[in-house]
Amino acid sequence: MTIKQIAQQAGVSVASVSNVINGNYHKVSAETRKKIEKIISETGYTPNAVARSLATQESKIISMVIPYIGEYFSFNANPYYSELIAEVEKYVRAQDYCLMIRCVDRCSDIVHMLSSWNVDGAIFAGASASEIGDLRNSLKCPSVFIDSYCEKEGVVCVGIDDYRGGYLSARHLLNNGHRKIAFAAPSFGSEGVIYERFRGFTDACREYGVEIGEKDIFEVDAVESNSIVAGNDIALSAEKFTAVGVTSDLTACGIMRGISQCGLSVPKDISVIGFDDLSLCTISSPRLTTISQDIQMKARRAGDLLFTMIREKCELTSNEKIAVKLVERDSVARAEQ
Amino acid sequence: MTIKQIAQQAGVSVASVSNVINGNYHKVSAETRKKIEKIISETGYTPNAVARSLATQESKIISMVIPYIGEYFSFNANPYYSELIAEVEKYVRAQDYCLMIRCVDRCSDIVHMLSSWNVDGAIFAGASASEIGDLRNSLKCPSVFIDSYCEKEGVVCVGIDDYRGGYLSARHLLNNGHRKIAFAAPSFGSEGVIYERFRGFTDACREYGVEIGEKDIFEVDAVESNSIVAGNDIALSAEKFTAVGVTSDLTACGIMRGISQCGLSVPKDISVIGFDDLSLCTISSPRLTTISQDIQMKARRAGDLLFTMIREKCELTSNEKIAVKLVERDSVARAEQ
DNA sequence: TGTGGTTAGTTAAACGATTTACCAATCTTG
DNA sequence: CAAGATTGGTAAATCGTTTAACTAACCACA
Repeated sequence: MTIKQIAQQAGVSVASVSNVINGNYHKVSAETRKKIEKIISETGYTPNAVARSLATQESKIISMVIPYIGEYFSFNANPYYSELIAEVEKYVRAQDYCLMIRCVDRCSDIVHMLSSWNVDGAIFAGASASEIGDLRNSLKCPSVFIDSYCEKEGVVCVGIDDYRGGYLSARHLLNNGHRKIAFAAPSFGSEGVIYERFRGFTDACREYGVEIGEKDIFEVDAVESNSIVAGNDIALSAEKFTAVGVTSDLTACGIMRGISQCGLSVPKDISVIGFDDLSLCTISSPRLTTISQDIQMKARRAGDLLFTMIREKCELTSNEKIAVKLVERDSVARAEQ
Repeated sequence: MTIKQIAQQAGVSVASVSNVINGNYHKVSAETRKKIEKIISETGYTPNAVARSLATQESKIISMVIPYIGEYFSFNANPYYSELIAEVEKYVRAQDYCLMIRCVDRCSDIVHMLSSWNVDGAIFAGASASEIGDLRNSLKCPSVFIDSYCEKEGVVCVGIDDYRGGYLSARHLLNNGHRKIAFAAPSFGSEGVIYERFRGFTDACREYGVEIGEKDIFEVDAVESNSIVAGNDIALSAEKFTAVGVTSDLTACGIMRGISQCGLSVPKDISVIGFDDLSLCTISSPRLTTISQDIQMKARRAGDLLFTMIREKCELTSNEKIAVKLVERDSVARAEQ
């Protein structure tokens, strides 16, 4: 079923049909409009999106680009990503756009696909500042970067207040009397989400006269077995930690398990605080105390900014940081004197 | 950058450029082929997918259609879906196709979008037999249905051996001496994944002379608070259950929490067995004994069948059931005498 | 030498929409 | 009533590809 056939059946030109489809009602009389609409609804005709896209150079497609590392898909390894994708999908669908999803090694892998499909906008998760720099030259469509730190003119980032999150996390442990504190995170450089959480964490510690040194930092990625090993290490460390701050809930759960394996109890012997507030926090045992981030808000702000750029055809520069908060559950206890 | 410009620069016709792009090398001499390829790589030209799709009536797009109920996205509420999506994305990308994702109320919501984008194939998750029936008339592209039970000619289903899973689940409890057994599942009719698991479960019980009656069945959806309530109900029931079989790991975790809340211990007082074998099984406490399904295999088989239909331009009828197996962890113990 | 078969290439018609430019009829208005 | 504006509509170009049909040159062979 094509627009041509509709036009034929209605005895009008394709231009008229196109006009009623696109709501250019001032160009067509009420009478012919009725006639055309009748036939459209009778036949169940829908305009072909591909042809439309070719003609308009737009597509009503938004692409979401997710990093993955080695074997592990971020959104498989870490439920944070699936919650994020779910929220983005919801937003995009509400705008009557389609969502294309793609995992990539390097963000630049995607630029051809984006222009090739006339993609109207892209949302990148977890791109580094340098990747964004490379992207800026090649990328044609409006984009927003979730969980990135980048101050460049013309780039839109949406994230959370990671520094504050790290700070609140440590302060909660300190307020509970802990002084022997470990920090567990994936490897990080001197920028980005994890680095900011680390800065906040150490700054809070310093305020209480506690220094986080190299021996207090445990490097651990999202792979579950690795986080269990980290839990073992923390439990058995000569440092006799009474608490550990972790940069993701998933890892925190693994660490709790690793600690239990060594015969110590959470939170009685060692307190654990996570980050993200995923739904698994209430499933774990003990339920995980954590820093809560509002994933839905993140997706919504990213969507708002993206669609502003698309609709107003403008460039924006933004670095939104959404507030975080402490959610107390059962994995942090007062340190024994 | 268009094919026209490439042709101009190379001093040949667009047809020749098109032929080298598409590997119709017999139609172009080695010499001009070199010339064209040189210019293509110099300019970094990529053919426009939209125009190509319009011309070929294909798109290299696969669509994945996910059900959601009310507020809850399946793949948000249940990590099973995100693992499935991750595997499908991987498969589709390996074939050099794009993946469009869409959550729907009713499967029929998607047919317009599929034809409008010339989508080459679709993967539906969790569609009911009647929905598939409706779809068959309107659907233009090859499709495979994951987790559906449908015997109709020309429909391709890929699932797991749910009956066997239910059977193994109950048998494991029975072999551990349990006789007061509860069954927790979302509401189900007389067909589909949950019903099959139920059949297997009750059949095994019957072999041991145990009847699962209405008072032994607890209806519970994926919402976490509901599963905790179910856990409470099971713990406090006058039936004095010593074990419960659950049709999803996520719900099983909530039920374990609900049981603990009532002061009972898993598995000491009540054993719990899940279904799916998601990664969260190893972070729950106790680690969840469950029926393991191979999600990667499921995605791969679905992909294989789908791409066979796409490439061979043929219709298939299939009802593959992938084997499941019991994975013993710590949430099932022997019943006390 | 005429016929037929390759080979290498071009031209132009699709694909299914949008949109600009144009036209004819009718209405306003001084 | 003539000029101009408005209304309702059409024809045709365009978007960037693929591909069928065609051509011209060359070669082989009876």
